[in-house]
Amino acid sequence: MSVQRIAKLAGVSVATVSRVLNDLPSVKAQNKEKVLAAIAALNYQPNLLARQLRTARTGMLLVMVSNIANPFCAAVVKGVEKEAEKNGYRILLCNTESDFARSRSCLQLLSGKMVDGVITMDAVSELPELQKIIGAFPWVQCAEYDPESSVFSVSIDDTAAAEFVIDKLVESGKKRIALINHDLAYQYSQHREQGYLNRLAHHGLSYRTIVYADTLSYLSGKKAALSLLKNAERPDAIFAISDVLAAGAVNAVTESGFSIPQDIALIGFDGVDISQITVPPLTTIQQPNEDIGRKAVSLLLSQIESDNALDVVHYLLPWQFIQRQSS
Amino acid sequence: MSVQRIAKLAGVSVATVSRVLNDLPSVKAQNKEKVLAAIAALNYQPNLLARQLRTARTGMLLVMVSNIANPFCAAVVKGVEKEAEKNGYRILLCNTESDFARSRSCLQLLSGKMVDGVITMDAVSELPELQKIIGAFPWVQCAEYDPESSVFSVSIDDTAAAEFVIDKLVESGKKRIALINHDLAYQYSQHREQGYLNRLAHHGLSYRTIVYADTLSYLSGKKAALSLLKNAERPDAIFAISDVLAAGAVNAVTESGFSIPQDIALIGFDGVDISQITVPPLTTIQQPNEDIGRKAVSLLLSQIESDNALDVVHYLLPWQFIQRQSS
DNA sequence: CTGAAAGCGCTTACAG
DNA sequence: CTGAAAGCGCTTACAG
Repeated sequence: MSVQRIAKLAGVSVATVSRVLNDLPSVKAQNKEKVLAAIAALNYQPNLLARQLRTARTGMLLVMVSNIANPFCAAVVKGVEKEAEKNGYRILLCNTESDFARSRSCLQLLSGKMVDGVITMDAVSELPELQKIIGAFPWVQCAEYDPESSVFSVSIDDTAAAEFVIDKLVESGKKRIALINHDLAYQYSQHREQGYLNRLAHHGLSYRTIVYADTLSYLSGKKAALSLLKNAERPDAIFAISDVLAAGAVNAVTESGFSIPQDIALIGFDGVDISQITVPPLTTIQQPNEDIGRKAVSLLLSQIESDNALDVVHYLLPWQFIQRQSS
Repeated sequence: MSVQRIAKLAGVSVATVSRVLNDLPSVKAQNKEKVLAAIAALNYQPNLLARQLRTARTGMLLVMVSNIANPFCAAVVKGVEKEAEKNGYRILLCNTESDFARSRSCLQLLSGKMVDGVITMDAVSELPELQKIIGAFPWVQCAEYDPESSVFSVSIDDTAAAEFVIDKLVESGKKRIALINHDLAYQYSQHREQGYLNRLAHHGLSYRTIVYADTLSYLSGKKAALSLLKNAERPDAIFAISDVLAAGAVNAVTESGFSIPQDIALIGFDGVDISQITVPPLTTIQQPNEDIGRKAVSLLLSQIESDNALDVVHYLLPWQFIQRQSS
C-alpha cells in the first residue's frame, strides 16, 4: 500500500496524492475527491517512516522517565502531554528505571531521527554521560537542576523549600528532626539535604539524623522510618523528601504506636494525591507539577524551532507550603 | 551525516559500511577497522527512519496505557518491558487518558509502520472502535477480557476473584457489603460487579449498594466511601475494585471515626504497593501484574513473528487472595 | 570479500 | 493546477 497505488486508482500522479494528504490548497476539487475516494476505498494509511525520512521532521518528543510508577513523574508527564498536544506534538514515553543501558537505547530514537527532541528527569550526575549521546540535539532536563550545567532545565528551588519545612517544624516546637532522603546522585536530594542542614545549624539544633531510602517507594519509606524509630534518640519530627516516602513513614510511625503529629510530626514533599489521603493527611511542599512539564515542552520547542543555538536557561518555578494535620 | 560520508572517509562502498553496521561476517578485518574508525571519527549514528523503512521492521512495540499514574498499569508495564527487553524489542509508552482522539493519534505509529505491534489496556467497549484502526496489525489486549472478542488477551478471572472476596467477608460475619466500582465500560468492572452480585444472592443478603468512582484515584475512592457512609443504612464492609480506591476509602472511613475492620471491613483489588502501607494494611486480591505484561508481550511477538494469522487466545492467569488487617 | 544499482514510500522544487 | 523526477538514508540481491 502506497501513494503509488492510490495515484493509480485515482488516476492522478503521486504528487497530487501527496498534496491531498498534506491538505495543500492547490488541488482541483474534482481530483481531490477522487484521491480521497481511493484512500477510503483502500483504507490507505501513510507510511510515517517514509514521510519523516523525507521531511526530516517527526512531530514527536521523547520523554525519558526514571520511574513511571512515581506519581510526581506522572504529574509532570501530564503537563508535558498537554503542552505538546497544544502544539501538535506527540509524546513518546520511555521508562528507564534509572538504567543507563536502557537510557542509551531510548536515546537512539533521538540520534536515529525518530523524535525531534528529548525531555529527561535523570540525576544530574548522569548528565555528562547523557550529554555524550545527546550531543547538540534539543534537550530539556526536568525537576533536576545544576546551575553549572549547559542543559536547559525547569525545576524549583529545592533548598529554599526544604529550609521552609525545617523552619515550620522548629516553629511548632520540634527539636529532633530527622530526614528521609533518597539517592544523593540527584541534585534535588542534595539541595533538600542542604536546606535541612542549613536550618538545623541556623537554629542551633544538634540532632541531625539522615537515612537514605533505597528507592522512591512506599515500602522504602516505611523501612527508612522504622530504622529511624529504632534510634537510641528517637526523632520528634521526620521530613521525607517525597510524599511517597512520607506515606510509607506514616504507616511505620502509626503502626509503631506513636501518634502524628504529637509524638512525631511528618512532612512530605511534592504535593501528589497520596498526601491527601494518608491518616492524618500530610503537610507537604506543593510542586508546580504540571507547570514544570509544560514549561519544559515550551523550552524544548523553542530549541527545535530555532535555527541557531539558544542560550541556556534554568527556570525555577514557585512552590507552595501546604499545612495539613501531620505537622 | 550518512553512510555515504562514512564510505567516502573509509574508502569503501556504502554496502560495506552497511555490512559493518549490521555486523555481517563477510567483511575483511582491515576494511571493518577503517569503517569503524570513520564512524568513530564522525560520531556517526545510523538513521533509524531510513533503516526501518528499508527493512520493514522496527523492533519497537507500542504500549497504550489509559493512565500511567495507576500503579496497577505501571506494574503491568514493568512486566512488558522486561519481556520485551529479553527479546530485543524496545517499548514505546503512550498515555491515552482514555481519550479516543489520543488513542487514535498514538495508533498512527502502528499504521504508519513505526512500531511492529501494540498492547492496549483499554475498556472492552472501546475495542470495536480500536479494531477499525488497528485492523490486522499484531495486537494484544491486557487486563481486560471479552470471551467473544477476536482480540488476543491476557487477564484474570475477575468474577471468580470478586466472588471469593464476598465469601470471605460473609464468612467473617459481615452482612451489609457495599461495592465501590469504577466505569462499567470496562469488562473487569462488570465482572467484579457480577461476582459481587452473584454471591450476595447466593448468601441471601438483601443489602446491595454500589457506588461508582469517577476516576481510578485516591480522591475518588475517598469521595465514593464518604457517600456510602452517608447512607441511611451504613455498610459494615466495603469492597473496592482497586487498591487505589480502597486506600482512599480507608481515609474516609477512619476520618469519619469508624474503626477498620470492626465497624467497617475493607477489601481492595490489584495487590499494588499502596495496599501494604495503609493503616491498617489492605486485604486484597493479588493480580499477577508483571506476568500479565510478560505474557502479553510473548503473545504479541508470536503474532509478529508468524507469517499467517494465529487463532485467537484468551489467557486467564491465576490470582491470589491476600488476607491483611483491614478485614 | 566487495561494489554498483535498485528500491523502501514518501515530499518537493521545477517546468509546464 | 499538475506531473516527472530527484532524493531522504538506508539495505540487499546480484554480479564479480
